[in-house]
Amino acid sequence: MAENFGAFIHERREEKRKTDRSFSLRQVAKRIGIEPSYLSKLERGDYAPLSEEKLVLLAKELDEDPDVIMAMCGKISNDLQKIILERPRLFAELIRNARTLPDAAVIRIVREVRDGDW
Amino acid sequence: MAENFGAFIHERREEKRKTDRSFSLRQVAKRIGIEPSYLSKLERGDYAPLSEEKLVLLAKELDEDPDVIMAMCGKISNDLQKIILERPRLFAELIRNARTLPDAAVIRIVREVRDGDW
DNA sequence: CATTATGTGTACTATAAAGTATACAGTAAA
DNA sequence: TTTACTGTATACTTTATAGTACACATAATG
Repeated sequence: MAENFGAFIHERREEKRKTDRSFSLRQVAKRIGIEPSYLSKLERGDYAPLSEEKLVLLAKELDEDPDVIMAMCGKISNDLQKIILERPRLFAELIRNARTLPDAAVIRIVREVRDGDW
Repeated sequence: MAENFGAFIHERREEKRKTDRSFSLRQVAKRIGIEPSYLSKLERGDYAPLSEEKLVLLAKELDEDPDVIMAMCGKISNDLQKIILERPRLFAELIRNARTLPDAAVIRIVREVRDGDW
């Protein structure tokens, strides 16, 4: 878990709360299915691991990208893992080679892959 | 851990043993730094988790690709994880889009990325 | 004013990960 | 033939993961 994760989700929740009273810590905790004390711990940056399932629910509550929220906790979603694990050599090479590419270049590749010019 | 992992490393070890007497279970276990009983467990397919560090050493012993060996155990190497976690949105998209591409197409991308036509 | 809701501190729990230690029986080598 | 080496079965350990349960003090609301 990144040390800024707690502060981040706290801030996002408070922000949403300004327009929606139901974004109290307790109510959000209830909706994502964890104890309020645990969410409190998370928000205050006490280390507390959260499962992929809960992290995705939390991301949805806060209108954030689940992959980014999970990355803040050092996690890669299971569906991505499965894709890589099916063809480990291929994807290992792809990822390692793309490491140093600037964002723009990766985006270009993504676009071309998606548009199927292959 | 894939259920065929144990059988696979057992077979590879026995194969190497044909030409090199030092590939007994005990000696290999000693070289990679685990108890023989633990390697025995692994080879017989008893579920037993092995750390990335040991898996890499094992792969080297058996002249196999560490990424493939790790994939058989459902693991993705830490260096790959770090690359993804630094730019989660970007790599999530890249990987999900590459999911359905045939090997040949991915290889082509890898090559073009490596050769820096970007 | 009573009660309901809010965040938090403390203690506890169950399961998985990643192993070690030891004793044992069978095989190979000196 | 004793010594050394082989694989294996059983029991134990430590640390991390993913939380729950409950009591408490404070703030807001009927």
